[in-house]
Amino acid sequence: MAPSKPPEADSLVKRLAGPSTNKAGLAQDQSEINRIIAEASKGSKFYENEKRKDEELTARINRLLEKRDSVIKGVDLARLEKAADQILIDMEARRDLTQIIVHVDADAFYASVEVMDNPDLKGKGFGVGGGVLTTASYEARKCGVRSAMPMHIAKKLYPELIIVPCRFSRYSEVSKSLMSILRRYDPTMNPAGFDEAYLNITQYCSEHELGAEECVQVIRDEVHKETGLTISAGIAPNKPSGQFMLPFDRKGIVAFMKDLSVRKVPGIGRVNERILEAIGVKTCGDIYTQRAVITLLDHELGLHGLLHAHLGIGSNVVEPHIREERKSVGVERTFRAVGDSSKLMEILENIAESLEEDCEQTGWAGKTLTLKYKLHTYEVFTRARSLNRYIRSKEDIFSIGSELLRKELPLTVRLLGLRLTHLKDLRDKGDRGIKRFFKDIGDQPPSKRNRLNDEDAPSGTLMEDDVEEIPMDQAVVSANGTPNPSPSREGQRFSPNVKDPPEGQQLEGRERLICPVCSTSLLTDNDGLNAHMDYCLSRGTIAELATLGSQGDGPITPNKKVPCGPAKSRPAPNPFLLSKRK
DNA sequence: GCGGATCAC
DNA sequence: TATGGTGATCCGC
Repeated sequence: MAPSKPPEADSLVKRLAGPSTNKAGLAQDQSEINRIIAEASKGSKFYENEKRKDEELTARINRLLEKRDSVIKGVDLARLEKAADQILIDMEARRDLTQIIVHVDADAFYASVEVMDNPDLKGKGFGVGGGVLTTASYEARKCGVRSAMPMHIAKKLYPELIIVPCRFSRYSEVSKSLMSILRRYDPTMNPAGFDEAYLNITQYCSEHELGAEECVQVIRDEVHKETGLTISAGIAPNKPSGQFMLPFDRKGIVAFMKDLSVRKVPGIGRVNERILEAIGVKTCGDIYTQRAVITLLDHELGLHGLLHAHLGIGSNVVEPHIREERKSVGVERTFRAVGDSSKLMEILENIAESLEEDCEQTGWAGKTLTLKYKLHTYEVFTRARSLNRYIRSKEDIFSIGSELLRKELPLTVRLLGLRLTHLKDLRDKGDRGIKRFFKDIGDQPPSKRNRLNDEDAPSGTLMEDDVEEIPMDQAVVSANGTPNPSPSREGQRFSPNVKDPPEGQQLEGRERLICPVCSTSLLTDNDGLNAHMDYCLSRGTIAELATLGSQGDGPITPNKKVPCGPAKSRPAPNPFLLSKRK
């Protein structure tokens, strides 16, 4: 027998290829590409760090397997399977197939915008970005060029690669027109980054007597006509530059999920993919086969989340981004490794200044300051300090931040960052404008989050991720929108398509009311209507603000948003998270 | 509350 | 000549 390669070799090669490789299905020979990337990376500090992380993960997986083998002894697996089957039945009973949720995603967004602005780029292999690519054109992707790939490696894969600089402000402009079109079809549309959004078109379809696919075709045509962008839409999962609808029945959905890689499930990234692979789960169909073992390792793997994935149940709640839900604001910068302490302090001071500007612009102050640093070896550390007051000035930020850094010196680092958390909304005090009338509405703290509830609350960020195929993600198929805080109980009756009201919610006092702002019909009471109007109005205000640019004393901001209808809690966004634990 | 890890975009 | 930035969540302590 020839000696076999160390077990981590393959996973390391794959890891080096970057986070988005597995999602992008264009390249013909991924393993050859991965080999080139690994070759080009070899010997660098980055490579050494990836190797270390890969080995740590291997060790973690081995510990998990040991635990599985010890805990499985004498266990009646058939019994565990039956218990899991009962949970699946309960989940099916709660599944809501009535909502038409659409996920739209612009095809190679940044690259498309660049081609529109400079037609010479059409058909050429190019990358957008600087030292690290933010995105790549389709031609470049065919050769393995990916986002988050360093330029020098991309050029090995594609020697004629053209590099065009990133122009965020331009992408932001185009994004705004895209989003405003989408909003016509669902005013509560939820943008997920510059180029992506979730829509609930149920109401639009019924009011305009349109079928789902028909409606989405209209949306796509309209976007193309008005912005020049081509977009993909999943009324379910989808393919590039097309649209795809999943059947709206249980069997069809589960059949579709069967061969879908678990990597496509939101919350399952490269690490969790490897962990699941180790217990024999590569696809959502495998989740069912391995349900007994998953039950045994529930704490580490999250049985409920995985069973939901198997059934293809995700969130069907689409809500707009809410300013109040911001949890942190931060700035970080990467630079060539620096060991000189006073130089580091200088950099930190610049970062503190940027953070002050961000706080100023967004209207936040924070009570906890976290310093982040990455050593020249790529190891990352954080150090935090909580204060008894809210800060946002450069002076305060730098004085606390430099103190945190000073305690760590001497260091040789390639990244420094500062982040404020435990925020206070500085715009939240004005007894002016609309807010005065809605002051006490929606003031309750967010309901307790429950990790077993499937829900997503993506928030806008800045970078494009150039996955080619839109993952079978969050909102694809309708799920039961009623987060049920109690873990599955026995004896749940099977009642398809019936949506239970959330527990503890009374429907008394609610009636059909028409919102005077957006004309939406709401099942709610007076307070609910007021809260809804607050939100409606504030969204308009925010939109105006955004177009006008920042205006010193920010006028009106919404209070905590309360959705219309029976109040929905907003459960944990990441139901599939696999816990670690030694 | 802190620090590490993971994930999405 | 050499691997990003912002924000969020969860776990163990």
